[in-house]
Amino acid sequence: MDVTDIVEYNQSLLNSNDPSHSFFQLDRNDPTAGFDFDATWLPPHGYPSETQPPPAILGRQDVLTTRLIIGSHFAQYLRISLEEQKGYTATVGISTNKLASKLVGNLNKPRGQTTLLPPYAINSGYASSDGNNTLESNLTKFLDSHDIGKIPGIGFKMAQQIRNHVLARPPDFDTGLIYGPTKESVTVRDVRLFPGMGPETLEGILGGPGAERGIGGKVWNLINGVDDSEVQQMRKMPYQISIEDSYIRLDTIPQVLKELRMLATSLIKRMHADLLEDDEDPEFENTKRWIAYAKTVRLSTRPRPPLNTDGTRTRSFNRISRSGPLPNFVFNLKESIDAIVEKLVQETLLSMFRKLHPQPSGWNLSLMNICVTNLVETASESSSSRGRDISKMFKRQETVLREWKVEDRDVPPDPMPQKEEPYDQAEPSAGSDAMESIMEGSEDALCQTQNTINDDGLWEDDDEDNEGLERCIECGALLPGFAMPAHERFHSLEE
DNA sequence: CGGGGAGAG
DNA sequence: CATTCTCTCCCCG
Repeated sequence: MDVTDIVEYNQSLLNSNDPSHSFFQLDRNDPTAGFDFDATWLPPHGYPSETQPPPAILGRQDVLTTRLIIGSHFAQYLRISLEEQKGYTATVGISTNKLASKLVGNLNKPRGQTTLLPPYAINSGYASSDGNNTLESNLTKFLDSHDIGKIPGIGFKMAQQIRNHVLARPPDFDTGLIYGPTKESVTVRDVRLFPGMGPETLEGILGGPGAERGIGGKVWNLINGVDDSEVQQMRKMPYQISIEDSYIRLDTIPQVLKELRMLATSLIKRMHADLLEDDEDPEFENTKRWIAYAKTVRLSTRPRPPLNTDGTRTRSFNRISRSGPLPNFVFNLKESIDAIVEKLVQETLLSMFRKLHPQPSGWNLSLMNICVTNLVETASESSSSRGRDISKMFKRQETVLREWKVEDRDVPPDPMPQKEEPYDQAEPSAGSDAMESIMEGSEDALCQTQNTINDDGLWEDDDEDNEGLERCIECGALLPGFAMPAHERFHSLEE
């Protein structure tokens, strides 16, 4: 077996119409799992370009497949690095846009990854050279199997509206489509193929005052696998920080005052935890400084809907709110939290509450929320602090959570807690047949070469723009770290 | 910008 | 497993 054979094998596997091959899962125990020794010849971020044509061997794979293979290796590298260096497990989906990647990332949980294989042809698929054999888009097949409400961006309300439209009348009217007389789960396929369905129809269903502009076209794109939304850089500061609590019964001013004090206390502590930083100034020791101030405070309540005349309950999730400037004394570090809270409640929150509920009684709240927003960062070191402060965020979250957790089992000195969800039932709606990973294997570690080669890990706290490239000892090629194992496999195979 | 609806985790 | 809590994005006036 030589390189060509393996490429042929991969090629047939990747292009197979067999649904069980529609997805693949990288398995570090499977020596062929890489598929792709050759993919390592591509530039680090890139795809074959005019200036840097890929080696001939790559011509056997279409560009899309190559990109997906690279993505799979990168994902594998990230997951293993994350687990080895930080102890967190992760599940990854690899595809060509956020929508498809997110959905395919629901498979092989936990601690796995899945790549949605081509063909991705969106409209009509394409005819292969040996006849009019049309390959159906694997992306469409995958999407079609989902319940309409499972599509990210289609939430409870829109899903319900779409379902109402599709189920309104039986689809046997003028088309010969015989589906179950009354089916309860409306899939993406049901919607996509519904008579007259299209962006305009969806706009009619979902549009209206308050609806997102162009929502019909957007949803139509989504159910056709089209998603041009960009991956956003993580922000260092959130837009708002809020604390809320829900209540069975909250209908008197004294109760409200008490709860406002509780919430405000939590919020001030949150602000201290999240917005306060150890001052780096060596002159003064143990001083803190605000890395951001909030300009606005908002009080929201959710009134319990009174009660219908016939005694039925009208479920309402609606919140009402009032906002205003956040007084500066909340940032005074000399003052005690209790004193700050009391002033805030009396001077600010109470009057907001009276705007929301002018009557001294007659209301009953199921929720109250206090939020500080309009965060402005103080003149910071403007460090190149990109989004990559995940570990700090986790730590901060832990300490905050610990403070407010009533029952808090002792945390062992174990450096990293495992936060993976313990269960994930196989989605019944998600076309489980096609979802089987094609590779099984024991869970021993096989290729752990990254560490020896790559001394400075991805998450070294102080890595500052290392090129991230490594040189192959064998041939001297410069490669991104994640590609090195596959590249070594290439050398071992080329004889 | 303030108030609110919808949605993601 | 469902509910609660936190946060984001968007529309409208």
